[in-house]
Amino acid sequence: MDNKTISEARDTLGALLRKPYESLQADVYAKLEARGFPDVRPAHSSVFRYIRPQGSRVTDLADSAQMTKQSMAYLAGSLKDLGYVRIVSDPDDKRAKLVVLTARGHAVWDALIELRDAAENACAEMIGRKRMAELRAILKDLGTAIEASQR
Amino acid sequence: MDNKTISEARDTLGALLRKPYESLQADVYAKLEARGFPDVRPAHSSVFRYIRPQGSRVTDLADSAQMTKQSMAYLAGSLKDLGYVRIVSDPDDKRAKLVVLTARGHAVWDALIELRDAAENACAEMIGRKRMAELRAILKDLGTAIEASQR
DNA sequence: CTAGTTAGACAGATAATCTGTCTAACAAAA
DNA sequence: TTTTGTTAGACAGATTATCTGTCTAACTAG
Repeated sequence: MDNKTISEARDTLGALLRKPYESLQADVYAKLEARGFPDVRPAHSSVFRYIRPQGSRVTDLADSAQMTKQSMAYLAGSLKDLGYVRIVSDPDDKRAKLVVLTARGHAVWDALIELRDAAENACAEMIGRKRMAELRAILKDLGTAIEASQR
Repeated sequence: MDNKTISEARDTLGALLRKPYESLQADVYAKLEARGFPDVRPAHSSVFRYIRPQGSRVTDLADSAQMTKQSMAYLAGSLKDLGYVRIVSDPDDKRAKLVVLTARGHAVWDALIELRDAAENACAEMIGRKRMAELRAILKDLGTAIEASQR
């Protein structure tokens, strides 16, 4: 057989992690589109993932999402243009802006949670609740260990 | 506590999958840079991951990587400019081009395998070989189940 | 031999990131 | 209180990585 590629017919850990992740994301965003939010894109998840109910500063969101404030400002700005957030001045610090979900933004937030839970449950059904619990436990361990090794 | 975010203090499956994946990737590409290949970027992995020793057509690479042939042509072209591949006419089909690794490209290919294996082994050390085997087994199951559910 | 399909090129657009510089506002220290 | 340093974000500009659409040359099948 002359079909050798970098994976050498073996499942790499990277591929094993990436495939379900991408499926999960594709599923959630396809269904979000079907629910009437076609303009919310995966990149926006950095905002929805970390935004707090009272609103969050661009800088804080950028820190959470591990990206530059310029990049986060771009994402927040695009969500503002699409009507999912308002950007208001922070009363506690006149330099700062708060990114705050609009009603439509809240609807997306709720939908994202619901769709994520549904997708995760579907996965759990597929492989069994017990194995899913085991998977989560190992992944959590691995994440913690990697984090520790980086410090 | 007023710290509620979309994750509601819970580890989402997406985050659990994403974090180790990104760490693995960052580690491999940082070390690749340290080895003298600073211009090979994660996006190029679509090429290195699927390219065959005899070379591969742009279209085939695009299919494997699940992207458009235009996008793959862009990546192949950028690797050509950087000296990691040559793009030669396919003798079997005058329309087609073969993307073929140069010596330098082969060096990257080898390094990627070595670094990937090292990174995976490091992970296995962290959580234990047995748990890593279990992780792989469950992820493989999950991947298969998701694939099946999509067809 | 003609009709349809495929491979890739070319043109153009957009999304999602980055770096660098600048100003206003805040915070801390003298 | 005034200066000095830091922080928040804005603005400008660049790059990377993707997309769609159209076109031509070459292959393939009827």
